[in-house]
Amino acid sequence: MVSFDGFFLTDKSPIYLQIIRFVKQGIAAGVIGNQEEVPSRRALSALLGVNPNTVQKAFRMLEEEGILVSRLGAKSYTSVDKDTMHRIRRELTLEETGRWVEAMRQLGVGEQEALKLAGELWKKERDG
Amino acid sequence: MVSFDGFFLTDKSPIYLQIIRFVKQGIAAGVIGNQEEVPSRRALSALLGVNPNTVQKAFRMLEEEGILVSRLGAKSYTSVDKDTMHRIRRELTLEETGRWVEAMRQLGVGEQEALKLAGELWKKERDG
DNA sequence: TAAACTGTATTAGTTATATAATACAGTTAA
DNA sequence: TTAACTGTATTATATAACTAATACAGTTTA
Repeated sequence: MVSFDGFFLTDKSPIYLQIIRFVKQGIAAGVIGNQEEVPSRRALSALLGVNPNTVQKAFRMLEEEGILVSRLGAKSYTSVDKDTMHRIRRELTLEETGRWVEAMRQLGVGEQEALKLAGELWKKERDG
Repeated sequence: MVSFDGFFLTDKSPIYLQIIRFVKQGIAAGVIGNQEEVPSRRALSALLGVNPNTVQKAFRMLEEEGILVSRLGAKSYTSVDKDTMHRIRRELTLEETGRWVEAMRQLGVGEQEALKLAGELWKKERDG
């Protein structure tokens, strides 16, 4: 069963996008596997404190990407083979890193300074 | 005169936030200095292809942060001393890097792999 | 002075997101 | 079989972001 334990509504971005992102991150990290049961629309909406329609929108888009399989009346399951997992992982990693590098460049922060700061933050999260 | 040459409406985030971010990045990078003239609301809205009210919203918020000074009927100017510049630079750098590190961790990407990829992307942008 | 520029304000309308309430249809398990 | 769960759909409402049109007031400059 896919768990939404670590999910929090932090962003100001649309909730349905945050749900999609959470699932994709779970897949990329290997936390969410293949043929895993997913919470029902109603159960998840209650858990997250959002509207069922919002969950449905996210799940429908995941289904359109082939990541989720739904059947009327039945529970929904993930559908992610290894290729899909690696594709998603590469996709998100490149996207995030590209955004960060671009941001640093626009801020006039050099490579060395940026990588140094990243290393420090990494250490801080690993330890404290 | 503050230039909006490198500005593009890429994000899906609110336009007024993108404008604010662009100005702050310019200040952090040292491209936008103190007492620099800013395009009028009408001129900038025409240049960016957005509504004058959207520009006004961004400029008002910049003014509330003390970064911009407006006078009825007159042109508007930036107001950024060195401390402010360094504060903004630190603020944005930490924010962006923290977001990236957190994303990498959630994707299950280790520090070495992440820093390596970042270095590659940096090289690619520097060269190609 | 007068025209052309500034900033500022208001009112109305559109779109995307999210909520609320409800209904229908198919599956599962007691 | 039937009760409780599934997915799916619809209609109505609310809010933030954005657009559009217009107006007023102050400054700058020819």
